[in-house]
Amino acid sequence: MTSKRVTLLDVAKHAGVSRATASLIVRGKTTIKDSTKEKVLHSINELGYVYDRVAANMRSQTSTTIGLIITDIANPYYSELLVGVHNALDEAGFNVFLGTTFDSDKKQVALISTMLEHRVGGVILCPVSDSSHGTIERMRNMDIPLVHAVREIPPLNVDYIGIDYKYGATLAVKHLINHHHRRIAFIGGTSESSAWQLRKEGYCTALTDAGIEFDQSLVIESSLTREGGRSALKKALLNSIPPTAIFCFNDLVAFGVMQSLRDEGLTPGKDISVVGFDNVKEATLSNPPLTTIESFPRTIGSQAAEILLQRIGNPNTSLQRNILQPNLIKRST
Amino acid sequence: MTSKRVTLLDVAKHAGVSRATASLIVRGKTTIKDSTKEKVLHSINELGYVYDRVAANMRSQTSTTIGLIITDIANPYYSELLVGVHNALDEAGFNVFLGTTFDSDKKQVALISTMLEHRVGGVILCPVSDSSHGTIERMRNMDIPLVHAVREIPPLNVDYIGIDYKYGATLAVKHLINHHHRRIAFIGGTSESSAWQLRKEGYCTALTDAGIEFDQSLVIESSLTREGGRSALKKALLNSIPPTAIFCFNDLVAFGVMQSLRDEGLTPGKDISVVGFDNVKEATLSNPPLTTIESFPRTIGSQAAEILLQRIGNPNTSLQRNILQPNLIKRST
DNA sequence: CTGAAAGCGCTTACAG
DNA sequence: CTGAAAGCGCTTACAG
Repeated sequence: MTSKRVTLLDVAKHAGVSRATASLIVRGKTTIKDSTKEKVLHSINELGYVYDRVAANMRSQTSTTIGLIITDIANPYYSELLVGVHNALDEAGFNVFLGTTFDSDKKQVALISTMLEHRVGGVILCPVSDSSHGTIERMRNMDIPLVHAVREIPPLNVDYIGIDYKYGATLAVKHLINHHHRRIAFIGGTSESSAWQLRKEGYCTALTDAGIEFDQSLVIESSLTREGGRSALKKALLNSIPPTAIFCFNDLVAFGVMQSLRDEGLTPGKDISVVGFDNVKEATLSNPPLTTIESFPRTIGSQAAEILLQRIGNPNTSLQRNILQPNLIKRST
Repeated sequence: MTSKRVTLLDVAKHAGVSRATASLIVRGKTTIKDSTKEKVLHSINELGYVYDRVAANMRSQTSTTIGLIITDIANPYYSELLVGVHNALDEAGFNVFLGTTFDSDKKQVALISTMLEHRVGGVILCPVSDSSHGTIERMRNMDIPLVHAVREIPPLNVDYIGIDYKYGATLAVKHLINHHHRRIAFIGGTSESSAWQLRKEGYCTALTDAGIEFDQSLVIESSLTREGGRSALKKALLNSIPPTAIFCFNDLVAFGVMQSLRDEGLTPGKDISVVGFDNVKEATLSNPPLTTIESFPRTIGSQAAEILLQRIGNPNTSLQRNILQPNLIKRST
């Protein structure tokens, strides 16, 4: 910066009032005479004064930013979640500090530190699959408001917003069973995450209810990307009795699976049925349109933000655990 | 916060060194004896000290955050751009402060103020279509490093990274002409933005080169969303001589156009050709796969970040203007 | 390496 | 409303 920053004291001098008065005015207190208020506002314009919220927050030990830690921005599920968070925070005058872990615990640890160093007022964390317990414990010791979203981490004494993955998985698999499938693969994700375990439970429940035996060789883990879906499908087709239907961890994986099916000369929805999870916007447009489970990422984002704001406002409110019920969206696959 | 924050002075006392020494150590200066360094690091762990980067930045008049202002997070083009920015900044130890304008100038003005109030070290701005000149002027007066991305704003004395929209549009329209189309609509966007004007120029150039007369009634503006594309297509079909091909402002609009075509009982790529712009990942998966123009959002993001970091490092480097050349990606539409 | 002091730009509390 | 002072947690500069 070449020019020196204009301070509140400069403004006060220019307007001929005290610094204390100027401070009250910039913070919008109403106990000031209109005439002096106008003088000060005029000086602010004249001098091009910019309020230094950082200094103010530091002095008053408050914060107007919150940290959002997600695993992958390139996943439209998280874009939608981000939109929800963003909208809810905007209204409350909070700003978002964004971090992406790419599902690495090391990165997650580093990000949490960075957020704390930047004095965020709270954190919305979508934990990585194998979060180290130490990090979370550390955050709790810091007394910084924290809400988990999308995935849960074992010590459940923290606010959480997510959806009922088990029920969602049951819906998806029952749908396939209703279409007379008996060899149904479960593809994508890692068995370390709660979101995976719950889906697996739902998958098993649906199979059991239909009297179908569980077959471990039909469960294939993968990274949560299109690429993960592609390679996992290739493995699935090598099975001695290949599946006739695929339940995918999420839509992104399902897109990969569908691409891979086409590579193999198979038509998704005809030769092999596919069900996704999330109902990202692209699911309408895929070829053919993807049958999937609606999981409300935007709502999760906005509710996570609201829970966090509540806790920032009053750290002693009772713990919240909000589980949304998903729906089946039938399309052509 | 219930517990008082542990300060550097607490650490210094605990380790039996001076505050100045402790300060040098947390900042990783190497001029300190290893034995005392270890003592201090041990105390940091013991006390659970968290470095207050905000206080440090304030004292030293620096900043380790940069502001990123985009128009729409829900657009995968911007998600990709965000990934690029994020990656480049991460490496340099910078953090991103995110803001979304939803293409509203009012919101943009508010966001720039917020960013300045939070003392960002610089801003990457993807300007809204009709940016008010005053805001930009104000930023320049603040002497804060600024780079424009994606769209340009008239006074060109600021770093810019974008792609050659005119050339991209020419590629797209020539492609359609090569497939024997003569009635080609240009759908989406608003005529106020440079990115629109340049596409229009390219569109006109391609028409003129082929001896096709320009027809204003085939140019239909819309918001840059799927919904915008849907409604714009409906208008296009009401034309007395309807188009046989559509050049869309971006892929999102193209997806809307394709949905709308299906609603009308028409098959994209067969009854009416469609070309998009951006080559978002979903373009591979759409039904049918979308022919489009590759426009490198991730590269734009990372280069914008790098240019900004350069300028923060040395405010006097010469102005950069980086225009990438797009490619045509032929698929089935 | 230490120790005391000043200052980044603000808010807070208080006597007038 | 004013004015002077203290303090948020750090860095900086300087004498020892």
